Order: sequence, then C-alpha cells, then structure tokens
Amino acid sequence: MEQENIGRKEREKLFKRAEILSAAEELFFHKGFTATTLDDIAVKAEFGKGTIYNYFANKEEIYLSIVEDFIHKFIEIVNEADKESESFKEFIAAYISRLYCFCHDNRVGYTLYVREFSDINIDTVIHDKCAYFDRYPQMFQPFKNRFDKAQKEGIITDRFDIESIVVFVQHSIFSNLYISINGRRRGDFDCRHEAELAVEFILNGILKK
Amino acid sequence: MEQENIGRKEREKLFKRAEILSAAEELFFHKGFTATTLDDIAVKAEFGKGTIYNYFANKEEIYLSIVEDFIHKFIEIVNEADKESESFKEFIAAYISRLYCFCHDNRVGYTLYVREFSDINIDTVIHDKCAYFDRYPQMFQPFKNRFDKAQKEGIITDRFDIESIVVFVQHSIFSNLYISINGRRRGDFDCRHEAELAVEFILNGILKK
Amino acid sequence: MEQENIGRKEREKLFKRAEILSAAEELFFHKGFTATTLDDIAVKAEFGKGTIYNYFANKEEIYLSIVEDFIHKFIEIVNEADKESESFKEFIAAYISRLYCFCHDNRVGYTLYVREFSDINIDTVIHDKCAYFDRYPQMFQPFKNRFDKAQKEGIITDRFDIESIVVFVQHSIFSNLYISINGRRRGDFDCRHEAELAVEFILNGILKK
Amino acid sequence: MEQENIGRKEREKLFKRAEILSAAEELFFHKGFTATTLDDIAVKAEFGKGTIYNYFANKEEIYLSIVEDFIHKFIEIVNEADKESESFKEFIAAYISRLYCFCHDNRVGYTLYVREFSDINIDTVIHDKCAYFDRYPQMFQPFKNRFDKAQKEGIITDRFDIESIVVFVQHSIFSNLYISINGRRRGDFDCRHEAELAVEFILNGILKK
DNA sequence: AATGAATGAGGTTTCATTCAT
DNA sequence: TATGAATGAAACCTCATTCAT
Repeated sequence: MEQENIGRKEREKLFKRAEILSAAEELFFHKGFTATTLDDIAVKAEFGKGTIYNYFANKEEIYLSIVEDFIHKFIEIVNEADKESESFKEFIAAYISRLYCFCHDNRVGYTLYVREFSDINIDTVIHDKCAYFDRYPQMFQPFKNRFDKAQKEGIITDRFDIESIVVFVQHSIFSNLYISINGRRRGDFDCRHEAELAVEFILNGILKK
Repeated sequence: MEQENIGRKEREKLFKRAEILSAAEELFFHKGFTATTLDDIAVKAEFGKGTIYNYFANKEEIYLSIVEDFIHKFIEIVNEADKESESFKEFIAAYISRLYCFCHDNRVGYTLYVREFSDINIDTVIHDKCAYFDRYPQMFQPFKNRFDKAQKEGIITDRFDIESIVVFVQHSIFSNLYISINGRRRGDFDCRHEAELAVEFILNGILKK
Repeated sequence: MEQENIGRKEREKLFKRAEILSAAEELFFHKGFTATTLDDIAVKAEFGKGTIYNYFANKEEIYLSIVEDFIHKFIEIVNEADKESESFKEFIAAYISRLYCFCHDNRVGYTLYVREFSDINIDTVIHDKCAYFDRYPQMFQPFKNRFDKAQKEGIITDRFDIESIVVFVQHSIFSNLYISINGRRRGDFDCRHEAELAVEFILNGILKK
Repeated sequence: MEQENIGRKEREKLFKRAEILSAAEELFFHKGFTATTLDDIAVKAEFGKGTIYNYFANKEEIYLSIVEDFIHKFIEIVNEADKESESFKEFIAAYISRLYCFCHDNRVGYTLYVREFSDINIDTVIHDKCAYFDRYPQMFQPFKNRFDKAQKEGIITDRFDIESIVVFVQHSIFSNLYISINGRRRGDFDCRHEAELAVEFILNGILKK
C-alpha cells in the first residue's frame, strides 16, 4: 500500500518533468536557446516559473536533458544496427535507415542534439564542458569497428585512414539528414527515399561505375 | 576639388567600416553572436560605441555584412571553377580544391557564414528574413547546371533527382570542410589532402570498385 | 488519562520546537538571518519545510525565539549576581565573571542576541518592533540600582549621571565580551582571565593609581 | 583648452559618483544592505538603474566605497591626534574628542563602517574578504605605539598585555560612540560631554581614587 | 500533524540603442 | 563625425509562504 503510494508520486514527478521537457523542447527548437526564456517555458508547460526550478537546476540543464535523451536513443540505434546486420553493406543500410526513420519521428530532439553537437552553434554553453566528448566512444565505437574491419577486408578504400573516413561519412549523413528534416523541402521528406539516397551515396559515390 | 575630397572621405569611410567588420568578425567567431556585445566590438575596433552606429544600423547588420562578404567571394570561386574546367570531374576537383584552400585562409568568414547559413545556429535572427535565400540561385546555379549536364550525359547516377543530389553533395562538402577547419583535429589540417579525400569521396564513394 | 495524553503530546511538541530552534540557531549564527533559508532550517532540523510553520508563524519568529531565550537566561544571571554579592565591587566581579562564563558556553545564543540588540545589525527586522525595548528595565534595573546606590555612597564618580555611566559600562562589557568570544583571537579565550581584565578595567581604569 | 574640457568631465563624473554614494549611504543606513535595492538607490539618486552600473560594478562595491571613505578619514584623525599631542593622556583626550566630533558630523558613514567592521553584522559580504584586515595596521599602529610606550613608562597597567588593552579600549570607545550616536538618547548627544566621559572612563575607571 | 510541490513577487545585473555634446 | 553616459526592458534565479494531500 505504502509502496503503491510512493510509486504514484514518483510517477507523477516523472510525468511533470516530461511535461516541462516537452514544452521546452518545442520552444528551444523554434527560438533557440538564448531566445527562449524561462517565462516562455513556464507558460507553455503551464507551471509557475519557480516550479521549473524544482525539476531542473537552471535553463541549461533543461537543454542538456533533452540532448541527453537523444544520445541514449542514438546509442540504442547504433547497437541495434550492429547486432542485426552481417555484412558491412548491411550495417550501413541498417544504420542509415533506422537513423533516418527515428529522426524523422523525433525531429525536435534530433535537431537540438545536432545544434549542440555540431560545433556550429555557439549559443549554448555545453561546448566548454568536455563532459560531452566522453560519450563519443560509446556513440561511435561500433561504427568505427565496422569500418576498421571493412578496410582490413579490402571492402573500402585504404587511401585514407579510418578516422578521416568515419568522420567524413558520419558528418555527411548527419548534415544531410539535418537538412532533409529541417530544410525548406522538408514537406516532401520521405524516410525511405532519403535513406536510400544516402546509402547509395555512401556506398557507391555519385559516379556511375 | 570637392570631388577629390569626397573621394578621400569615401575611402576613409570604407576603411573604417572594414576596421569595424574585422574586429566584429573575430569576436563573433570566438564568442558567438549573442555573447558578443557592442562594447566588445567598439573596444576592439578602437571606436566609440556610438560611432559604430554611424556605419551599421544595428548589431545584426554587422553580422550580415560579414556573411555577405563571404558570399561574394564564394560566388567568385564557383564561377572561376566553372570557367576553368572542362569535364564534370575537373569541375568537382577544381571547385573543391579552390573552396578548401580559400576557406582555410578565411576560416573566420567561412565559419560565420556556415553558422548562419546552416540553419543549425538559431542564435542570430536572420533566419526569419528570407533575404538570404535570394542568393541561393546565384550561388548554386553553376553547380546545378554542371550536375544537370552530367546526369544527362550519363556520368552520374540517375536514380535520384538533381536537386537531391546537389543538396547532398553540397552539404557533405560544407559540413566536412567545417569540421576539418574547426574540429578538434584542425591542427593537422592539410588543404590538399583534405580536398583530395573529399573529391574522391564525392566522385567514387567509399567502396572499392 | 486524557490529561496524561495531552501531557505527552505537549512535551513532544516542546521537544520538537527545541529541535527546530537548535538547528536554526546554528545556521543563523554562521550565515546570518537573511542568508539562512527555511530550507536550510528544515533540512538541518530534519523536518518538512511545512512543518516548521506549525511551530512558528514565520522565519522572523524563529529568530526572535532564540533571542528571547537568551534574555531569560541573562535576567537570571543578573539576579543571581545581585543576590549573592554584598558590596558594589563584589557585584561587578560576580556579574562579569558569571556573564563571561555563561556566554562562553552559550556563544551562539549570545552572539545572536547581540546582533539583534546592538542596533548594529539591520539584517533582521525586529528593529522596527519596539517589543524589545520593553525588556530593558527587567534586564538592567538591578544593575542600575547598584550603580545608583554606589554613586550615592560616593564609591563611584559623580561627574556623570547614572544613565550615562551604566550605558557606558554595559556596552564596554558587552562589546568586549563579543569580541573576545567571536574575534580573531578567540582560540585563546580564557574566561577567567578575560573577566579579570574587564573587572579591573571597569573598576580602576587603565591608569595606575 | 582641451585640458580644461577634460577637467570638467572628470569633475562631473566625480560629482555624479558622489551623488550616488550619498543616496546609497542614506538608504543603507536606514534599511541595511540587503533590504536596500538598486531600484531604491537609482530612484533616490535620480538616475536610471543602469546608470548606477556605469559607476560601480555592483551593489557591494557601493557599500565598500562608503566604508572605504570613512577609513581614510579615520586614519587622518588618528595621525593628527598623534602629531598634535605630547603625553599619553593628551593623546587619548585628543583622539577621543576628535573622533567623537567627527563621527557626530558623519553619523551615517561611521555607522556603516561599524556595521561592517564590527564582526556583528553578517548582512554584507566583505567579511569574507580579508582585504579589510590589511588596513588594521595603518589604522591602529599609532595607537598601539602610544600604549606600548605608556606601558614601558609605567603610566598604564602592566597586568595585561598591550594587545588586550588596546582591543578593550578601542572597542569600549567604538561601541559607546556608536550607542551615543545611534542610541535612543541620541537627541541629547553632546560631543564634548560624551567625549569627556569616555576620556575619564578610559583613563581613570569609574571608581573614585 | 507532517509534508513538500507550487507559486510569483522581487532582486540583481546586462546590454542594445539613443542622444546631447 | 565621434563620443560614451544614460537608459530601462528584460533575463535569470531565489525563497518565504501556502495548501492539498
């Protein structure tokens, strides 16, 4: 009985936290970090301004929580793609198609993540905190391993080192995904088609054989 | 005589304007738009704060002027590459190598341009103003023409429409260039080598033939 | 039976009240009134924040209760010294030595009392409420009587009125005691020695006879 | 001509600074540090709130400036008393009478100084900054030297060390002066009379010889 | 009686922009 | 034309107090 009570409170707390995050996400997405005020968030979340501070230490922490969420999900995707595919080609295809579909459904989270992660946006502060870079290995190791193996097996070019290739590929994917999702033609966005293009581009380049 | 006077004044005015832009560029690059104050700019440019307003209507216009400058130069590069190359391959190689070298030497301007142009940075406000998108045709038309022709000649894949391909390629190049220039391994940046990688990647993909 | 019950409850209530006061005392002492938050107090007292309000109307009342406690004890000291001493000299000696020892053991309470009573600290609000000054007679009357008598008996100077002398003496004692207890040399604090110095200073001045 | 111009601006700046300090002084005196808001100060000084920040980095710095001013003047007083008196008795009398008169005329500055300096008030923050204690020697050295010499010459008691005596005397004087100036009988305050009482008390104690 | 989530008034500080000199 | 003092809106954040459970 008591346990049940604790459970409910806990659940309520999490629920409200999620409400706040959801409101903030939307605002950050449309107005950016600096331009979004705590008042905005409070109003949209339908809480008092002070209440927000019972759930997050400050504005930045709200932003970070959103990005953090995305990272967790991203890691899952990479691992799933890794597990469920045999060959290098299959892995690339699996990874890209999963990523494209997932990000299509989680446009806002993905966008905020990229803004932070891209080194392009200076608006938020996380930048200075290296905490982030600690996640890199977890995020990209499976990816690297696959490329490493593929290079050793002679499947992919050996004219450049693995680090360069992974970086190039990863950024091509991310930036194009970003554009597809947020760009001016986003209305047309078709997961499958875009993923296909990306896979083909990555695997075969644009020149006909 | 009077004309001569005006000429000197005009020249002085332009010179001072450039001084301000130069100071601002540096600051925007390191601190971002929001975090850079007009005081910062005034101090660095060694002008009074009020003086800045004799040259620019407001802080935003300063940022825009910098980006505008980059766009002019970018257009030149595209046109030059277009003029001086015969085949599609040559064009791609010429465009990429010119772009990489130019941006390497103009890291700051390029970075600010990308921040603005990428749709990733929401820190500045230009976003809302479509003025920018008017420059797209001028910037990318030659590029599009080349791809169009190449597709018609059967040189590049016809599995996707030209718009998609150009966007994908352009963003791959831009995002990778950005990372090369600003990323954590930037110390190693070697124009030629990076350009080579990009060219190869664009033209042949990563899979061995 | 019911009475007995009430008795226990009453006792429990007083006990909890004391717990709160004790926690608050420590905090007020170290951080001052303004800087001490109700959260601080609740955490330290190990009660819910709301619970505090079942025992005290507001933050200020907590502070006042502490000071009030000190006043009660102070009055006892004055009265004891009065009862147990014959001559004026004995009284001064008894009063000072008791006061010094007591305050040495009740550093926190004494300090809070002085902060409030001294008119020096404006941090708290009690100032406006004259309630305090009502206690003055009770606190200092025995003292005054002794000085009055001593002056009439020609033991102490008659060049100044009693009020002036009492004020001067009392403040000399209090301020020096405060410094001794809280000052930077407090480690060395030796009740007896400090009391001796005070007694001698009060009774004979610093000039050799 | 140019020099004259600079002079005027400089003078104006100092004048305005003084205006702000004067307004702040009054407010700090009546309401204390915490309770005085920057709005209060701005309104009273008849400046915009932001203007205050062109003269002082923050609220604390305003307070410190006031106290600093007092310290300068206090040092002057000690030195003057030192120069213009021969014997120990003369020095004490000169010091006390000067101090009493000066503080009577500068009640507010003195009060704020004591609040900060007394270790009683925790409201302000200076406390933490040891910067203050650096001024001690400059402030009290002449005083110490006089007492030292007097003790060696056998004029004052040798039953206690100089440090103890100086501390006791200094605090007696300061606290009584404070009370005289700010206490409830302050209306009656008569510089000369109060100073006389203090001198007599310090030099001869309260017991008749 | 005990709790602590919710509240929002109120505080300090920043900074783009104006304008009198 | 050049200046920089003045401005005040607006931002973030704190915390005493209330109140539903």
